Amino acid sequence: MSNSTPATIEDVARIAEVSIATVSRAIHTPEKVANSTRLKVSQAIAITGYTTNAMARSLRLGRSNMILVVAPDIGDPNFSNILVGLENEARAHGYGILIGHTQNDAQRGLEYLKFLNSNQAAGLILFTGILPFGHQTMTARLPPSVGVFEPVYNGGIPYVGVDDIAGARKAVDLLIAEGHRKIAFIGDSRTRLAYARRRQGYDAGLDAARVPQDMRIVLEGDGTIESGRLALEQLFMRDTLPTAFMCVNDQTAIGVMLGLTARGYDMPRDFSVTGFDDVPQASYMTPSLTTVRQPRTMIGKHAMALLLELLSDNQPAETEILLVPDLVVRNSVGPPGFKPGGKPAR
Amino acid sequence: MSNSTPATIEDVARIAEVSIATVSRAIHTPEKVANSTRLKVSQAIAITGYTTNAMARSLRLGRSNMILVVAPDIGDPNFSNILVGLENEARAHGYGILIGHTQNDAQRGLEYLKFLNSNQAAGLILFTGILPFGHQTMTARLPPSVGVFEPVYNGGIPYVGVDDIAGARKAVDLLIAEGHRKIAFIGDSRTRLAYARRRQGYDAGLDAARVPQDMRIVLEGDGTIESGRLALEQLFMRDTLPTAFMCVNDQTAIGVMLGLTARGYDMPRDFSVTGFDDVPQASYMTPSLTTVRQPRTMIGKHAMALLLELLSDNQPAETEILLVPDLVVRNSVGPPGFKPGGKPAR
DNA sequence: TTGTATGCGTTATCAT
DNA sequence: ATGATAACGCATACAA
Repeated sequence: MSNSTPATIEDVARIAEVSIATVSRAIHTPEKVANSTRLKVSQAIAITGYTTNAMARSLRLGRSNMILVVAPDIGDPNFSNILVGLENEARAHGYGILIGHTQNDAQRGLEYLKFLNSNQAAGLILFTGILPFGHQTMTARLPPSVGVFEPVYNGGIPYVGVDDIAGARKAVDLLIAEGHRKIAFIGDSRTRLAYARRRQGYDAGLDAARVPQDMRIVLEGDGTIESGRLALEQLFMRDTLPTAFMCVNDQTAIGVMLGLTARGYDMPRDFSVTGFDDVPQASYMTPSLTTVRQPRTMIGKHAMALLLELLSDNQPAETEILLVPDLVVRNSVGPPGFKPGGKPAR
Repeated sequence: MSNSTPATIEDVARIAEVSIATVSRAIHTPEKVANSTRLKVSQAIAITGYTTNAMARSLRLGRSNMILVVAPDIGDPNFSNILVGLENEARAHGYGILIGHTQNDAQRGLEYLKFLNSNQAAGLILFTGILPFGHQTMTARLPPSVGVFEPVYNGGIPYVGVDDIAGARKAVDLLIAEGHRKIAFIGDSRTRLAYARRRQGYDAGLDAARVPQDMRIVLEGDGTIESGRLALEQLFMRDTLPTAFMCVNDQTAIGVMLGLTARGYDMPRDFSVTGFDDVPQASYMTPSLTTVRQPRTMIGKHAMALLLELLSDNQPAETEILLVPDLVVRNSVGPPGFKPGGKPAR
């Protein structure tokens, strides 16, 4: 039955001996069609192997069944699992997903605007904290959109992320419970909102345990492995060593661990370390890293669900969905054991 | 100038005071239009902010500017960088990419057929070694397609991958050069063609060095971490220990390393290990893993380029592009040092 | 409940 | 070199 050219609605109509309008109705509003004809139509569809031409449909309807997903870097392992959640949810509702990455280049972002302007995408998922293309002038023309991880710079766009404060709190609480009092915080609280919130969780945890803050062990970093290593060196140079390092993300934590290992210390015997994100490497470190897990697939699922909701009715639904992340306890945390002035492990 | 409804070709025509046919020509075949009118048109386009409606265009042309990319698992870190190459190349040629993942479920794969049937995708990139949807009956209806990593099961579809034999050969050669003669091969040579080829590289390397094969140290595995660990245990139980482990992929190598570490051995002092793929974790292992790197971005780039070529002219271009992978030398390989019956490192 | 007819925005054919 | 117009496949307002 495989003809060269795909069957159209007319082919179906001819075989079912009805008009194309009836076929269309039988598909989209079956309740408006008599049982008998509905049957004839579905048989004709089966015979022809008919699939509605999405292009024609989108043209007629004025909107497509594609969602554009724009991320700074689709090669980022943090990204891919979100994509899984996004894709599953979209597909379940008949939507396809179109991807693009800006590589943090505004110009690149602009190119994707074309997909939007040319009606190829009905909605937009934004990964960056900022609008990748231009500024407010743009916002008016934007289709229904939702942000992932962080609120979108210009505001007005709902987003889905994790409760960074609660997540960070779980990490501090663990360290406190293990007996730590001198807990360093390594992270940048200026660039990303998420990082600032993790810092808030740290502060709250210390407060709750009535541990006074020691600004000498709160260091800036930019979320890279290198910055973690650097912060560690500063601490050693100043001779203001904590017993535990709470890091703003896993990359930073990895940097700290690498530095500690290089200096001959053993974790968690001499120092404890926690991260945030649970990137794939976290479980492969020695020792494996105790960290806060981003529920990536779930974030993707919720973000897409929210967008689809926006797409169906124009009700401004919830404007912010915060998932509570779990603490993944591995082997990088233990009771404080290091004695300042003592000897490295090996 | 941001009207509520996007400008159409008619708006442009009106402002430029020409017919819509001329506008279309000015855009697609400018040489057929007088200089003066071409100018008027481009000004009108600038004024209106016109972008051609991709839906209408695709409908008229009978094909879209989307490429469908189907992978077994888009969450796989091995996948994401290929995606980068695919996307860059596609975008540079005005194509967008549509993604789907089958999770190794044929049923899921079938759903993506709809994108093809409904003319939403002009071409197809296949990641699995097999056609995700059904069998030969399907092939006829498939759009121009290219496979990634491995030839597609039913054949007839060009593909882009790496020269696994040459890559594996580089790994054995290194081990041989370091002085190893008892080199185990851990991997499955039945399921994936790539694995079988890596085995061929192993065989060839041994032959070239006139090292007789010892089937007692050639073990099956399925490419998972667990299977690497398992193979190691078998070797220990049988007391047929090699001095080096050449693994069919990084996952297997990681399993072997984990097992070795658990038993208290030190690499590369007691044993050497090599992998294949260069997954992100490889560099974070202790010791970091010496492995063969898949040029992922390049693979993606070439695959897309091949597909676009197929799309433009119907010439059956090269049917197979094999990139030569590099050996990434890290710290898991050294000269053989382990003395059977000797004591573990620590 | 069903059919007829129109238009969505393009591109291509055929005149001029 | 340019313009008028048909056709791509579909959904829907309106008629019956």
